[in-house]
Amino acid sequence: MKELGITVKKQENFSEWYTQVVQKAELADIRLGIQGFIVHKPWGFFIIKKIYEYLEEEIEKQGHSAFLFPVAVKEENLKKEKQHAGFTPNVFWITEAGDKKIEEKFALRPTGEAQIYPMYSLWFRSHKDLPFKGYQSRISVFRNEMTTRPFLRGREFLFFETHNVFNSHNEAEEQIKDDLETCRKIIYDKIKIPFLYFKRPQWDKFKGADHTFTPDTLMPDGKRNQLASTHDLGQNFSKAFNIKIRGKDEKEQFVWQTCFGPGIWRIMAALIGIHGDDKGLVIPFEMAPLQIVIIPITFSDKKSESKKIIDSCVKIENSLKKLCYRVKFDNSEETPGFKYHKWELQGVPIRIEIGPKEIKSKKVSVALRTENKKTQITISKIDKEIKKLSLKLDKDIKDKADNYFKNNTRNSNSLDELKELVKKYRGFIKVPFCSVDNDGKSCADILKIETDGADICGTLYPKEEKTNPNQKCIICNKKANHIVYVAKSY
RNA sequence: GGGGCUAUGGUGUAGCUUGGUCUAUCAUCACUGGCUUGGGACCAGUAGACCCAGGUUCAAAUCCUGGUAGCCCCA
Repeated sequence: MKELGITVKKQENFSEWYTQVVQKAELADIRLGIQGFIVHKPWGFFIIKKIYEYLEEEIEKQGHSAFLFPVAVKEENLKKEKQHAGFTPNVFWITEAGDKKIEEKFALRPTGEAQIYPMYSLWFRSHKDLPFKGYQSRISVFRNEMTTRPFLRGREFLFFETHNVFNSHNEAEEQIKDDLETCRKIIYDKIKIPFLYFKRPQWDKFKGADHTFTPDTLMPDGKRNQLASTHDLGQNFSKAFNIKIRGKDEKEQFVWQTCFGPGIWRIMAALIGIHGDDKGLVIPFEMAPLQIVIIPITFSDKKSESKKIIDSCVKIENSLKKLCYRVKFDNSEETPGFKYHKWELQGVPIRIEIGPKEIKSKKVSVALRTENKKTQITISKIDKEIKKLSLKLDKDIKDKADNYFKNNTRNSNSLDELKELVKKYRGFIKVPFCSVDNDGKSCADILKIETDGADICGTLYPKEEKTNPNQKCIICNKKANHIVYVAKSY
């Protein structure tokens, strides 16, 4: 076996497998040579654009409008954010232009609060200006000192953020539920990534928020991957940035805010890791850059037959194109076997093969990326069959992901058992716990040390699971008020 | 954040321990020609590399220091 495909099994060495898929399936090129900054190659970026498209479509349906803020953030605004929200990103500073020093240095934008909210304080005067829902898709940078990994941890991120302003906290809460719904529709229904939606414990929320909510999934190595976050910002930022409106009661009041930020990179990493297999990438049908590849099988000693094969391929390619599928007739010089491997590695959902046998029988052979077999379908029914296959593919992907997710969510009622489960399987483990307010932090710290680094992800949202009256916190043995989920994280 | 490992043509590598014969191995990709195609064909030819900056030395891909980048393990 030559070193062309993926050389390790996903189950045996996920890290190595992931690194190879990212590079060999042409998702990213890491050779730019600046730590944490990668090139998004066309194949991978097509998939990422799909994620953006889904999000934008859904968010706009909810009444959000796109805006675009520049790369530069004023130092004074960053400081304001830091003071009031305790958020201290390691930002990159621009201090020189050419050979001249810049009089007032500025930062490259990390998340948007520090540049968007000063504008919000200028934009809104009346309760009639609200609600306001804005969003932007853009790039965010900050200096991450930790080891970087493509799509998981970097210094430049593909970013998507909504920033919403309301007259009341009730409206803000409704928005948080809408954000949850957005995650369900996009991340689960479309991208087939299962997740649990958590309300983070108080000690682990975004410092500037009253509450933080996150959809978390599990990667194949059993570690938690946080896919997005929604923050109930309360009036923290409106007070910090002086965003005030005149209410119906003629009194001046601070606005209520939420923001929602799906991690495009994180979602991409989950797609690669969760759906992929030992042959390489697997992509939901609608997201695939190429959905169908047609491979001819010709023989040089059968010239007239070969011509028929090519003609048939072209004909089928055209008819599938008319049906709006992304399809390629791969008539390159390589042998068929080479092409099978190549397109499987890149995750093309459906492969059609046409050779002498197919010409004779007026059928084509079809292979689905998620199956290990070829079937024959009659050419006249190809439209219906492709439709069926695409649904089958998506179902296979979803079932596999759901299964893994379910099988890696466990229960425990004792610390010893929890430690064992974390060590043996990782994944999510439900345990009874005393408090998710700040007074529970000391127990969380102990839990982290005892389990060699697992965190409390939070309680389920919007419906929290109830505890039995006799359940005790697995750390302090006091009354358990919550069922929390424990996992190791990225 | 802690630890370990690595850097050689486009890609994957041999050489490094013990400096010299390295004018740098092998394979693959690319290009030319021929032949071939049902799960990673074959033959011939062409082209292509020692991460960067210092240092040690008569002599550095090889040893040392620093930088940069990547990978793996653990927080």
